[in-house]
Amino acid sequence: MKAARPNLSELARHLGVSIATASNALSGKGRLSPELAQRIRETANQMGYVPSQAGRALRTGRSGVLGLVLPDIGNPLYPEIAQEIERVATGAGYGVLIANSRDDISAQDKAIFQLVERGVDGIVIVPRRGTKVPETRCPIAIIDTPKTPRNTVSGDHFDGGAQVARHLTALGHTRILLIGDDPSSNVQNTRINGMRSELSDAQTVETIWIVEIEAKHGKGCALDLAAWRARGFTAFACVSDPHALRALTELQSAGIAIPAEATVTGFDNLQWSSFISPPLTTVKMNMPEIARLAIDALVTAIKDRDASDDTPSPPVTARKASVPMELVIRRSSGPAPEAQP
Amino acid sequence: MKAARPNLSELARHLGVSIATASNALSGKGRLSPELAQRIRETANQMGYVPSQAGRALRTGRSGVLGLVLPDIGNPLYPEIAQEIERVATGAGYGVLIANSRDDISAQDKAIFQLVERGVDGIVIVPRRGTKVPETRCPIAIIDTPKTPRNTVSGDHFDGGAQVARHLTALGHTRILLIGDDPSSNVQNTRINGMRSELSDAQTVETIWIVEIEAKHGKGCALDLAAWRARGFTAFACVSDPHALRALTELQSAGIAIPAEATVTGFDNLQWSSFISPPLTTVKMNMPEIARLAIDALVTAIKDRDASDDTPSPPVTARKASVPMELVIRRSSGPAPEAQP
DNA sequence: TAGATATGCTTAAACGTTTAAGCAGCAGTG
DNA sequence: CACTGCTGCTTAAACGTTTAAGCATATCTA
Repeated sequence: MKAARPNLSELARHLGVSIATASNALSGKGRLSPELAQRIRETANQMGYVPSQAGRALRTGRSGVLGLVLPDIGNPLYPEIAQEIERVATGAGYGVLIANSRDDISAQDKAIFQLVERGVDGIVIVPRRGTKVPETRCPIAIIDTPKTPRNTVSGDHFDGGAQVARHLTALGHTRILLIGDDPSSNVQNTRINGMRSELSDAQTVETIWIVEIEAKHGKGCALDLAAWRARGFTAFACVSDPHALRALTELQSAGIAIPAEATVTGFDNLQWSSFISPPLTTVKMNMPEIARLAIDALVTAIKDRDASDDTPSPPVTARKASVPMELVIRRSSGPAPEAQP
Repeated sequence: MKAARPNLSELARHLGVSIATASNALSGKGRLSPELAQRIRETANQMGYVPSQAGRALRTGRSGVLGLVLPDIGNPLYPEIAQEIERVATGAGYGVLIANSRDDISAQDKAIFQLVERGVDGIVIVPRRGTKVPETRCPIAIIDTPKTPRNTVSGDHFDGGAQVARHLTALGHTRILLIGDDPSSNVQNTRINGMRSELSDAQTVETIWIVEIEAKHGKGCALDLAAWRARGFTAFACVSDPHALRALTELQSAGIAIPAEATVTGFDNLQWSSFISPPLTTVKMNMPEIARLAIDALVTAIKDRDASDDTPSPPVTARKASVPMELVIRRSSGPAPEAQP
């Protein structure tokens, strides 16, 4: 018994037409009578014909697959990107091959090379902080920050920071602690700069970087936020939700009430941020839009590349390089307390 | 200027040998002299020869790609699975194509079909709760719970629960609240059952399901844990870290000190669980091992399938169906308080 | 020394698709 | 009626790889 999937020639033989005619009917390309085309499509369906990607890829030189390189899939920041990229790519008829650069600086280049080797038509990459993305003949869309060289599209991290700062200012906070993780991250720096840009000289603003503190006191150490609170700092603006979570629980554990005695804000609107107590004020990226722009740009670049066959693919540019972010105000932020304790 | 990647025939012509010889040299299969083989490999390297996956796939019928179907990539539980699957698959020479079943019950089947259509050699699936995985000619490895039909490998959720229960008992807790999200989840039920199995009749044990509470009071509503605490419940054992986080912050917000006045435990050891205050006591899955067993089993099934060409692929079974979990004791769990407040 | 066997390579076919080119038949044109 | 052009289909080549089969030449065996 042969129940194996039929191929084009079996389908054609079954119908008594040539292979080319069958192919044309299914792709709607050549010249043939509407009736025959219709009949071919119907029997194709009925016979359960599924075109072989391998055959098609070999002939057309296109695999219909995009690569996605993420610095660290385990990091809660990236799954949402992956999710949206997958959604949009699937909608555009592409599959998504994932690769992990494992936060290893050389692994990123290796991951890209492996994807190219697998024959992907294009690559979306969220670069590891502070690395150069190699030039290839394969189009690469980069999602980082507007200032990153060859960046394709990204959230407007700067304006996101500005929105947080305005929110804190409106709440009357005058002594504000900015909490970042790693100063070598483009994204984090842009967010911090955005916040600073909207804070006036009348306000006191300090920045701490978690990696620096952990370098001294070990991973997962306390950030000593209660001491900052004692010095009159009432707002703790973090560069990402996990850090906000760390700050929030540390303050709560120290008996400091949120938001009555201190305000905490984050970035990225991670799934759990609305379920904790108090729910976290944060900034939400428009991921669906970012993914759409990135994939659109990439697909366009792939189509264009056929025409000119020059070796290095030019930078992939989107119709819009920067997508607005949205401040989501929840209960972890509140008016600055009147008196310092 | 043609800098396009050379193919086998160009490489062969350059060396003055036949295509078959070049192929044999690179794959190490046919009969040929070691010297020539060496020379071919060297010039291949030097010319930057990269074999075409499309050509190879067409000839061998194998794409070298596995599919990975996850219920919801945005859910913090799955990235770690994805990460490990990707790592192990890459090590075994496979690429990983991701698909999202979007927690949509029909999308899962569609995702599987699309992957098969793309020509994947096998599929790893973490099934959406309570769904049947369709039978295909393409081998499918399932990661869920030991009792799930056709399950390939999974963590020993039952024993994980048992470990939590023993830990709580050892700490002297007598009134324990089990917090689950959705009773239709195999994984969550097994964890709950595991916990109950090690709690004696002398202890008071209740279970609440978040979806049921939210159905009444809306998404993100309070779980009223302070009231449970007032009724003398001192331990809150959650079925996953995000729920533990929700419980922990809710209790802290209500002014209940962790772990002095209440103990909270989770499952899954998510990245942030060690950075919050207090760090979360949780149960860690051995994901690297689970991924290894799943991919091993899948790859074996793929190799075996060639021999017998019967239509539905038999269930993929691993050498070990269940992988032990490890209790990670941190500071969110402590001795039961002496007196009830 | 004849025959068998092993060695080192080549020839050629096959995988399933797309697509340029070709070829009848037929309608319209001058 | 000869010529052109369109329509509807077929023929055949090509994409790049793997691999079975073939074929000399060299080595061993009796």
